[in-house]
Amino acid sequence: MATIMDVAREAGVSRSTVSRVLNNRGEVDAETSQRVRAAIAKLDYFPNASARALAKQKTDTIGVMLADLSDPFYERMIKGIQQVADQHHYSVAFYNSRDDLTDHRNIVSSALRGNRVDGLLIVGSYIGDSDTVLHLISSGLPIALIERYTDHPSVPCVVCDNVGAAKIATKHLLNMGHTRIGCITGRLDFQSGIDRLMGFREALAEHSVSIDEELIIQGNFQNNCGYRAMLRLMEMSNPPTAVLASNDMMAIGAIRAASELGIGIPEDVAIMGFDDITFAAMIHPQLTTMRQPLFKMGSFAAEQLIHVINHGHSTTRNEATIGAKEVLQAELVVRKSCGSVT
Amino acid sequence: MATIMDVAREAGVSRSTVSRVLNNRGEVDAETSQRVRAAIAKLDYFPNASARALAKQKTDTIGVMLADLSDPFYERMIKGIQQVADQHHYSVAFYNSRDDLTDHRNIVSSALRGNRVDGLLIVGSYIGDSDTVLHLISSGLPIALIERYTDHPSVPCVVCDNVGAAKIATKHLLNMGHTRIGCITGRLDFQSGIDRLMGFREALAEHSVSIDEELIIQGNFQNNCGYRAMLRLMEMSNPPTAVLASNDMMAIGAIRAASELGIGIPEDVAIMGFDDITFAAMIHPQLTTMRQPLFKMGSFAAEQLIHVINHGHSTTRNEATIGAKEVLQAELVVRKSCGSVT
DNA sequence: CTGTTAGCGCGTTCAC
DNA sequence: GTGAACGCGCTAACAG
Repeated sequence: MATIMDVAREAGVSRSTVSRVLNNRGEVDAETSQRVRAAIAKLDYFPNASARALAKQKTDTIGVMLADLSDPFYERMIKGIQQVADQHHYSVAFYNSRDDLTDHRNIVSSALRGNRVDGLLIVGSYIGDSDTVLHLISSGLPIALIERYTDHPSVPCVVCDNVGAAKIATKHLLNMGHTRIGCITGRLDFQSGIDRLMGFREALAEHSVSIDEELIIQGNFQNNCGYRAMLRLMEMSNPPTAVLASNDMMAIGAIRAASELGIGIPEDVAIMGFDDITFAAMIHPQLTTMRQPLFKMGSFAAEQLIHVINHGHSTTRNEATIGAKEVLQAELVVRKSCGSVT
Repeated sequence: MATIMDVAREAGVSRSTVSRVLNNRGEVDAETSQRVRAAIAKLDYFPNASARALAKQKTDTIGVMLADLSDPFYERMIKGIQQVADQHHYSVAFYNSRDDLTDHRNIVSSALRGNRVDGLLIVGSYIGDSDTVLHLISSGLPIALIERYTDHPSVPCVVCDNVGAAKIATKHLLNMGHTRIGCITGRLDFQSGIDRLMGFREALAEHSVSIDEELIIQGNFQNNCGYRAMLRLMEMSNPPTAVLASNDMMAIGAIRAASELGIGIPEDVAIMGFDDITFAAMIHPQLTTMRQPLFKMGSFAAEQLIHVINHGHSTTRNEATIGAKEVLQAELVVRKSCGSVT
């Protein structure tokens, strides 16, 4: 593997000059520059990332810590992050936290404190790890939060208005005439799980529909859980005519349950999801759901993080907006699983 | 950020000693070791990854180049890779090639030639990029191939027997009495697409079932494509009674098409998938499919790659097995979409 | 068992 | 416009 020294020798110049043309820093004679470029091409030279990182104290890499990289939920968010990273010529490194506190700490250590990344994007509203995040924030390293919030002014946060979105979803059902509405909740040690349930309750209250606690089944965001919950709901003596699942995974499980029971969707029961994962439009019936702006959430957070890395503070957190967070709105996507408004 | 020098000062020893206890290299006095550890803890010290990589000429990171990190197809494979990497204390960096040749080259440059990774796992059977891969192989850097093959003895490869698997799938249909079987192929510029179609043809031939070319529809592995293909198949005057899709994504699209048409699965038409992605078991009817050993493929390839990195050659490619590749078998998973054998 | 000395490959002052 | 010299933080001989 050729080094910068080899290139310098080949071009008959010093290392510094090669470094200059590499980073187009300072003025270099055009002819000299050409010679250097030729040498680079001839030797098939490529700068060593570690050496560069060590000298510059910068890795040009951002880390992303999330529960499970393979979860389809993250698909659009990851694409958003990657797009922005590409634009700014940053690489991105992924770390699976599995919502495990030990993993969390290890990741933070090896990634951030080991200077593997210039900053870290922390994704997820699991509330069991709050002190890890707080500790991280107080260390002063560049981080940004997605689906999570902090008051600290130098930390950009981007969240979806889960309460509001759940209200919209519920009201959509209400507006279609449903009054017995079941709810399959997410994990209630996740802020998003809590908020969506709250939105559901608020919407019902605002429409003066009394809520039957029996119709609220605690779930965990998993497909099978949605399946089982739906089974329970449907075997009730007085089953709901509509069901709001706290994410698409569970909604898809609920659809499977209803289908197996021969219950028609949406004729017999309407099912509404949340997130709009890619699969939501691929199944039958296509899922009506609240589309989270996941791409935007990812790209925005990445943009903010890179800005903090480069300038030391967030754009949205200037004097006028200290303590502000970026709250994005989800959008109702009407497909087939709840029928159509008449 | 504390450095190794700070720790040395704090503990009253030299940097080398700190380095020794850090890497437990050579014998260090127990008491000294304790002092060093105490200093490390006190200063909250963590070694700088770039510096270490530069000094050791080793990043302890492997790269994974695949078309689209977010594709659910890769879920189990990625988990397999990560598990092995974890065991060997390697990090893994992902690169999306998007099957784009330019991207390919950029990745190879910045990742491998820039010494960001110690080796690269190349995933995918897209045959348009063969020379890139060949070029890479000839460069002598440690790589391993998944879903792809080369004769070069120092390059580990792991593939699934797609031809055999497609035969098993087709025969399953045949054994259930189907003779008019439709086939939705994958992209035919992917080796996997070609092989699965071949297996389909061979199985029919072996059962002396003449094949109606009209029933073979060229697809591209995408959900919508499966949907449209199924629509075409079903509107034929003499539609097939069973359909083999070349992957689950298309099979799921086909199920959606049939469901919308009110065609019963499996009563009116059996649908078989390929891959066994997580969603295959989540939809209605649950998909009967060929389960690729994706976790195994990922873990095995990672194991091999790390071995090549550490020892300079593959375990499976010794004198006795030069030119051998690891061929894993897919497994028939019978669920609901093809009915049950009677 | 431990400290000293040399790099690893590159960016970045400084002089010239 | 260009080169020499130093340092980034760490590992790896080599002495002692």
